[in-house]
Amino acid sequence: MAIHSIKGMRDILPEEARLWQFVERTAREVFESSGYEEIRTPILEETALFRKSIGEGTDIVSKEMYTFTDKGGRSLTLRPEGTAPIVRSYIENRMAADDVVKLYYVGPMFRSERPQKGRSRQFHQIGMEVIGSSSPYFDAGAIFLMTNLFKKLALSDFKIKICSLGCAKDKEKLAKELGAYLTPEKNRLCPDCKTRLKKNVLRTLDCKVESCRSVLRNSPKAKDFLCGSCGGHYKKVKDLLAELKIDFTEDANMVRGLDYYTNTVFEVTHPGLGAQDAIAAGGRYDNLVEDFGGKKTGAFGFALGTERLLMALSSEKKAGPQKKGLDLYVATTGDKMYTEAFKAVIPLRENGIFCEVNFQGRSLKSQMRQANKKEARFVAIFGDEELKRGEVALRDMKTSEQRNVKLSDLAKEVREGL
RNA sequence: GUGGCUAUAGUGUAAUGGCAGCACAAGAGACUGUGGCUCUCUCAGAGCGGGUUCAAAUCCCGUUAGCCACCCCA
Repeated sequence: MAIHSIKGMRDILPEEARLWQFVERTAREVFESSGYEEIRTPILEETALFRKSIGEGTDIVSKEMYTFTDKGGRSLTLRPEGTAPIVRSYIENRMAADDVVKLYYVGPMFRSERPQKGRSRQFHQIGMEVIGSSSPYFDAGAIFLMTNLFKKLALSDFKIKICSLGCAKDKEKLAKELGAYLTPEKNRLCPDCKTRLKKNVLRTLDCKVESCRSVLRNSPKAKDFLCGSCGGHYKKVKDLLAELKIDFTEDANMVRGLDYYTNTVFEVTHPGLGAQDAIAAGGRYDNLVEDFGGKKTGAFGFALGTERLLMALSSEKKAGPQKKGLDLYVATTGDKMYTEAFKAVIPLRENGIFCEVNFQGRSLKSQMRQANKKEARFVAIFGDEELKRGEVALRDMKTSEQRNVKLSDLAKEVREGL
């Protein structure tokens, strides 16, 4: 019985991992240059953390979480997103209560959905959270940071949509009015929207079914219910984005699938993906810290889907990082010199020379072929004759020139040749 | 969770229900100690379980996985 990786989870093999490293390295550089620091939280959390933050009525909580009971009878869940664990950690570790805390994270998330293009059960996110302020400068600043990362990655064809949901009171008012508007029209709504009407009215706003869209054309929208300060906040964010020359469109029907969002929400899509075309999304969550027992403080964050970002990048056909060729391939002509070769590469590697040794007893021809395939710049041949004189043959694979060098000078010779 | 499509060497692909081929990759060799080109040889395959049939890669059922869409979302 063969064992396979499980449904919706896959291996990232070396060739692809190089691209992942490139994207993650670039993200770290961009975040750290703006004063963000990495945080690593556990992959398992108490189930209640997600139930309370994401929301009981959401799909993520109601049907997509990997939840199980451990040996101590506790209900644990594999994290489906990154924000809630960070808020938990922020409170638990009493991070800088009177200052703004800027964090970023990189890692796997888990949702038990039916896999399709751009959606797997273990997927990866790169995200940031800035906790401790409700200033619109952080909304715009975070979005700028994201576009800056896209620029560094040479990603260009993305679209940013933004909207504001308002504060908790505004959201409540909107939900009430929207419910009142839709109830008489109930029979014209799709079955999903009928359920949403009871469970989570706001979600009817982004329904794709044509009949629902026409019903909703003149429905109450989030922007109609923004209170004075929320309206001002939203306007300031838009002004700042314009100031930063970031292209965006307003989408009055955008709502997000996580209950904790307030005020600014945004989503970034890319045409190179399939139906799951959001490569990044996020927004403000000014109540979450307080809801978990911290002091009342504003916060903003977003996450990028690493797989989707990679798909977007490859759809734009940008050349990725190339595999680095070997500096030196050490060929051996018999097991007598394995130990000699084994020891010889130690100082080379300490000198930063990227090298490999053959211990497989292949013919010299086969080893040369392999050296060529590995794009080795030099080959050092450890042969009986040469070793007797304390030398090895050093071949330059580019020029095909070959000469004997002292074994003790090998590192120096290779360094000079590179 | 619902629906549609798919499943053949490591990869990509052929074959009216009748001998499973091809290309690339991998390994060995064509100079007794030397790479790229070329040539020769070798290795290696029907996801799994049933059924129909003289005969199944091929038809049918189930299952598993993948893909795509719905839904949802990063």
